[in-house]
Amino acid sequence: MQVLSGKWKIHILGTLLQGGKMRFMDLLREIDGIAAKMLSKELQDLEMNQLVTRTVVDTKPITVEYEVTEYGKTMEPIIDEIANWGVFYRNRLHGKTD
Amino acid sequence: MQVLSGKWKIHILGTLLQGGKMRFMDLLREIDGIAAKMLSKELQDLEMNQLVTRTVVDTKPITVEYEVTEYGKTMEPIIDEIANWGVFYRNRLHGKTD
DNA sequence: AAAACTACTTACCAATTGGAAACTAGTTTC
DNA sequence: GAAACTAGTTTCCAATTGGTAAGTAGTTTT
Repeated sequence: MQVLSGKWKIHILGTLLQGGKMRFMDLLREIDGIAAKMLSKELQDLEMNQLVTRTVVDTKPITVEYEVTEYGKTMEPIIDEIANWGVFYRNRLHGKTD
Repeated sequence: MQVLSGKWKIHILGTLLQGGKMRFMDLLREIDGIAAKMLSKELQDLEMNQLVTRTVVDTKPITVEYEVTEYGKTMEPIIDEIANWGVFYRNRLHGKTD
C-alpha cells in the first residue's frame, strides 16, 4: 500500500493507464492541481517501485516519456475497483442514506 | 480513497472482515504495533464513514463491539485485491528482478 | 541576445500524521 | 481500599506530506 501512498499516485497511474505514453508536461496539464515538484517526486517513487518507466527522448526540446510497466498494469484491477467503488457509492455521503 | 487513508484502516478492516464482531481490546491485541490512540481514532473515522458499527455491550466490565457494515463489506474485493497483490508481487522488492 | 519551452530541483513553510506515555473513569476482583 | 480490567482521551513531540515560488539548465524560436 505504501507504493500507492500519497495524494497523487493513484491519479497519476490512472492517467497513464488510460493515456499510454505521456510526457511530463502532458501529465502536468492533465492532472488538475498537481505541482511540478509533486509530479516529479511521485513519478520518481513510482519509477523506484517499478510501476512506471522513464524514457528520455532526444527531440527538439528534450522530452521525457513515462509509461506504466507490465508490473504496473497488474495494479489496474485495484485502481479500477477503487474508481468504481468511489463512483458507485459516493451517493451515501450526501443524500441517499441507503 | 481518503476513507482508507492512514497507516491502519485497511489493516483494521481486514482484521474485522475475517474476525466478525470484535472488541476494542481484541483489535488492539490482534493488530500488531497499533497504539490505543490510533485504533480509537481510526475506528472513529471508519464509523463516521459508515464502514463499521460500534455497539456498547453492558457486560461485567463494559465492552464495545465493532463490526463491518454491509456497506463496509462492499470494500472486501478491494481489500482482498490489495492483499493478494501485496503477497503475490512482494518478491520483486528483494531478489527476483523478474 | 532575450524570451520561451523542455524537465526538473531547491528552499521554505504549514498542516497533517503517527507514536509514547500518562491520565480518566467505571466496575470488579482481591 | 488497592489492583486490574474495560475503553478510551489527552498531551506532547517528531516525522512526513504537500504546497508556493523561485532557480537551474539546455535548446530553440524570435
